[in-house]
Amino acid sequence: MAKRKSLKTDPCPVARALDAIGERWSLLIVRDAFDGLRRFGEFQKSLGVAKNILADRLHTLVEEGIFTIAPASDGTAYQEYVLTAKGLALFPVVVGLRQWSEAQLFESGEAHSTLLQRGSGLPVRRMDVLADDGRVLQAGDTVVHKLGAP
Amino acid sequence: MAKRKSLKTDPCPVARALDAIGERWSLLIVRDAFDGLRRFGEFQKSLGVAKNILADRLHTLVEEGIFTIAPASDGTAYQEYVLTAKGLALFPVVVGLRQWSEAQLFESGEAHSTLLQRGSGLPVRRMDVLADDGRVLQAGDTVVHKLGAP
DNA sequence: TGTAAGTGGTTTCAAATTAAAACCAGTTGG
DNA sequence: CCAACTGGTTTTAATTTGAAACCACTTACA
Repeated sequence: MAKRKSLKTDPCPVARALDAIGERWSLLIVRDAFDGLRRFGEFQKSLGVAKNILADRLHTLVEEGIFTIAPASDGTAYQEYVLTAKGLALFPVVVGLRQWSEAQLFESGEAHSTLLQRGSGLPVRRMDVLADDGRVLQAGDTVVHKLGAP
Repeated sequence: MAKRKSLKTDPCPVARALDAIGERWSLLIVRDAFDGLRRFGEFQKSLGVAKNILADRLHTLVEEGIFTIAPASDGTAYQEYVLTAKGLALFPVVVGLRQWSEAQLFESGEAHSTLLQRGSGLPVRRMDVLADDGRVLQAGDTVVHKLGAP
């Protein structure tokens, strides 16, 4: 079982997020789920991860409410792992990682997969942090206000 | 030293990104750096991580070009770890994680830190994946096109 | 200038985690 | 009915982590 010094009560949202999904395989499983994978065997083949680790991660993700177990959609008695609303809400996180990686980790000209809008086939826009008025913010343009709701 | 089965050559940008920064401490170090931390001791105190682990992670992050080592800005002979452009580009990723966490991992009413625009003091906008025409895209509205640049 | 405290580590060693492989029970296809 | 497939669990070894002790160099200060 996976157990760590719990950041689950940490008041920093980033720490709490990483406690939930900041682990070698979790976001790769989520990425595969966004690509349509649902079955244990599909994830296992796609990731090449050991089965005990995959089983543990999937169960943890289900416990956390990121995946849910559903009966297989093909009518067999097997089950499927499906993203919940909470899991689907990770989409911008995965896309943010993808865009950072594409811009910073690939040589120009090096082949990589791209995220396109279904239908138009156009690439999606670059994600930016925006101010209330819509202007792009850099890290230095922001401050963390500790302990919200005053 | 940290060594893993290298995803560094994986054509999936998400996998490559997670190979670079998908690890228990890396993004927390980056988050602290966005909060202005620069010195080894500052990171160590903030994170409570063992010093050998912190040293290893910082060196790895420097190797990866996410941090750079600079002479201490206070005139002493010590050094500082400063985000490079590559590291600064992680800002949307960290903010994305923060927003997902705030929305999904905190009870309504539960206290947490918030990200504000410096100056106006207004919260930053929610990050979304946008189509070329500016409309918000959900995961299902997109497709991954394997192996780019045709 | 001498010395105590602070900084930024490295080393050592035990504990926890991960991974590979073997195994296994229930399901399915033929 | 039986062979193969699915979705695991168990076992065991290797790797990683973390706590603590240790250490060299720097700084502050009397």
